[in-house]
Amino acid sequence: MKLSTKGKYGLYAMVYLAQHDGEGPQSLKAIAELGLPDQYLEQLLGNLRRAGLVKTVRGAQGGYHLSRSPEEITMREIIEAMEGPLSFSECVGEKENACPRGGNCAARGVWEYLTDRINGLMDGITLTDMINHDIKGDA
Amino acid sequence: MKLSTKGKYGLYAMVYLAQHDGEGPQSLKAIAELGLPDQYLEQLLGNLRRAGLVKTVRGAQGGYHLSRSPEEITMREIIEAMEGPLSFSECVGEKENACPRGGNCAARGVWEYLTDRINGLMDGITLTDMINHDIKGDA
DNA sequence: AATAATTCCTACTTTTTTAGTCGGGTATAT
DNA sequence: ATATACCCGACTAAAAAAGTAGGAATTATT
Repeated sequence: MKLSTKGKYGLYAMVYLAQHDGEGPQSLKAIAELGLPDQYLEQLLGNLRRAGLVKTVRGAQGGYHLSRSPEEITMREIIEAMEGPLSFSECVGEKENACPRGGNCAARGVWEYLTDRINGLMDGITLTDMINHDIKGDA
Repeated sequence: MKLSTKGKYGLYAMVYLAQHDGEGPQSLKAIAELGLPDQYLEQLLGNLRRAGLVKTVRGAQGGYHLSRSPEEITMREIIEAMEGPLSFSECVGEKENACPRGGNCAARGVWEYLTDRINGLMDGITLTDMINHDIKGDA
């Protein structure tokens, strides 16, 4: 179980934009200096834009900026924009009847439980938390 | 972010074995009746065996059984046996110096935090919990 | 008005991972 | 002996992820 580079790159880009929030639009080229392949990153920023997380300014001196303030953008929104909603098994979300093991499969409750919890964890982390290294330790 | 079928099949197989715990070895064929491709499942059971989670009896009337009691086997062990340890970024586990963004990357804390938390969730779920549908609700 | 900077879009290619198959070998109950 | 069942490594196919390419549209600057 791991995160794709898509998710990671998207998050890195968003962190960059958060760190430069209020400084005007940041160009793709500038963001890519984090060490990300720029043409690929361009696609990913497209996803973030379509998800409403960033806004763009086209033309010379244009670039990308956050569409909301960093404390209002959560890790979950970013990851979902990049990879779609977290899903451990198809039988949990939409197509609930897709399970060959029928309705009361022992695993089903686990998928729901984990999905909810992990989403909850990611809901609790904002860009501000990230740039402040302000992730609550263990509890 | 999702779980591979490997992880899912492995878990289904383990649940099956837990449900038939104490009934003697269960054959591959019996387990595969859950609707899993049997030759593929065979490989996966090999992983579970090598991870020490199941034992096998070879020869006629042979099959697979749990190597410990179901309440001592956690979801994390099963998933790790199938997919390797949870990893959101290479920079967290072994190769900590692999990060082009250097030591104090803003994302790093998040990877560690999430990894720990999700592992903790999975540590808290045993096979017994699963077959009893005994997953603690929200807390 | 021309130019350069910069995002936008769609399609393509390559690489990696996942999923599944095959065939022969080994152990053991009957 | 024989049939049942696990063991093992190699192979293949399909899908997803990662990355590349090139041109169109937009706008600041000169």
